[in-house]
Amino acid sequence: MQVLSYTEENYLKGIFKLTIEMADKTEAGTNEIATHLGVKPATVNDMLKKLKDKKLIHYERYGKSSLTKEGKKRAIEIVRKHRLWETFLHEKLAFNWDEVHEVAEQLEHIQSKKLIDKLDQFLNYPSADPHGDLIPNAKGELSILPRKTLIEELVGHQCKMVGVKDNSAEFLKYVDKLGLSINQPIKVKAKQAYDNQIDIEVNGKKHSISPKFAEQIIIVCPTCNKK
Amino acid sequence: MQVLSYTEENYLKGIFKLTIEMADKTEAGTNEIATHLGVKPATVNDMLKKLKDKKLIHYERYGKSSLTKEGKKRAIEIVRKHRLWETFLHEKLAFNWDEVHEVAEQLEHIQSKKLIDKLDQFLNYPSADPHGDLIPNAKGELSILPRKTLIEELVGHQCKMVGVKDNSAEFLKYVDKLGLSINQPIKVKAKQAYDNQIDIEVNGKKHSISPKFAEQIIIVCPTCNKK
DNA sequence: TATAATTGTTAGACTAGCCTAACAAATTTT
DNA sequence: AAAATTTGTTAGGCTAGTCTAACAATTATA
Ligand SMILES: [Mn+2]
Ligand SMILES: [Mn+2]
Ligand SMILES: [Mn+2]
Ligand SMILES: [Mn+2]
Repeated sequence: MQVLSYTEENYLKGIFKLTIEMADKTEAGTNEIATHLGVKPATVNDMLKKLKDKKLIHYERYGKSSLTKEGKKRAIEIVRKHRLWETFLHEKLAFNWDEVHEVAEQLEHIQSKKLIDKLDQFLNYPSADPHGDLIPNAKGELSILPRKTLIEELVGHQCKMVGVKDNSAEFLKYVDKLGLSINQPIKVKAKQAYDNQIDIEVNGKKHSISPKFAEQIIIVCPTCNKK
Repeated sequence: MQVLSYTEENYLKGIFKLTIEMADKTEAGTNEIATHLGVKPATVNDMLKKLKDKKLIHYERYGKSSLTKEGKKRAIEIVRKHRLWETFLHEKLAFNWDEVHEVAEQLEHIQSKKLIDKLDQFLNYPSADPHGDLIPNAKGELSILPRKTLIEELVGHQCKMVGVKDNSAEFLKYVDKLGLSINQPIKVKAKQAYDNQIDIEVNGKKHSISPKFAEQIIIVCPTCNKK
């Protein structure tokens, strides 16, 4: 299996994020990839041809791009490494959860199968990183975390919003106002015994929400599902 | 402080090894550096000019090269990272001592002051790596390890030969035959109470040596001097 | 459907890091 | 001290990855 350059790996990961990880899309445009990676479209165009030659992406002139099976496999390996390193930094080296990404961006490119498998073992096979994002296992599979609603979440845990039950405009407008969106981390700070209000923290801002509201928010909680 | 490329860092480390770490030399020649790094002299020549411009080395046309104060500081940082990572791989991830170097060669280039300081702390400020080489501290200082002779070494410890007392050809020939040399790691496997013979392992090979011989071998032992 | 706006491609240029081949300086040997 | 050897430099060329500027195709809008 050919070894990819640092740059090629970043392109694969970028396309992965813009397609497979975005529920509603299966292809990514050249300009879109350029914006995501912070380079110019002309640069992306060159790389798309190269990745196509290596059979890592599907691409036709003037068309959108998507990962091949092999490309997807490679992308998942990089995501796995990124998230395991973030977990290591957070759990073992006491990095704050907002400091881990930048360093993991470098560490994800270290080439050593043994290293990453040992690291996984050392961290006790975690299923999610400090941001709540799922960590693919050594086979590239994502363990599907059980979903529940925000009302069921335990105090002190940090979960991630993955969907809503109610779809009314009224409800969604309120969701939006609280700074909530798909993949948004939410921390449950407290529950009031008196009226079952729930105190949450979203993006550094604190809110108190009603149980009626909370039971409409679908979440996954990595902490609850940790080994 | 400007950030150096992966390649520039490897050149600095190479010059460091060929000069400061070699007791008898203070300068390195172009061809010598080329051989050490596995590139051609013409390539080295280009880089020497570049490193000179950045004030990281002393270099004059047709002259030998040596590190400036700043260059040395940078080189020591890289060596520190390399050896801390080797220690991490060996102690925390159960890598064999002969597997760590290759991966550390990649990890040493990760840019994050916080990462390396936290790693140092996590490893409890080790003073030597799995090969017995000294690890510079965060200030770039090397703790000078006390020397003793092989006869004083404790069973189970791995030490490193740093010199000899006897200088006779007869003795040195025997030293050589056992695979011993400066910086060679030696592991003390056992001591026989009956005749004080010492069982050692050198480079995977086992030998039994006399006390008379052992007291001529000067060593340092990182394990004995660990905090 | 014609026009405008957006999206994507090409050509040409640049830097870092590498190479080979030819040459020049320094050092060693005779 | 001349010749031979070793060591170091230069010129020119290559690739990966980036850019700008000009242009072409596609898509949206009037
Ligand atoms: Mn991240
Ligand atoms: Mn990256
Ligand atoms: Mn090493
Ligand atoms: Mn290196």
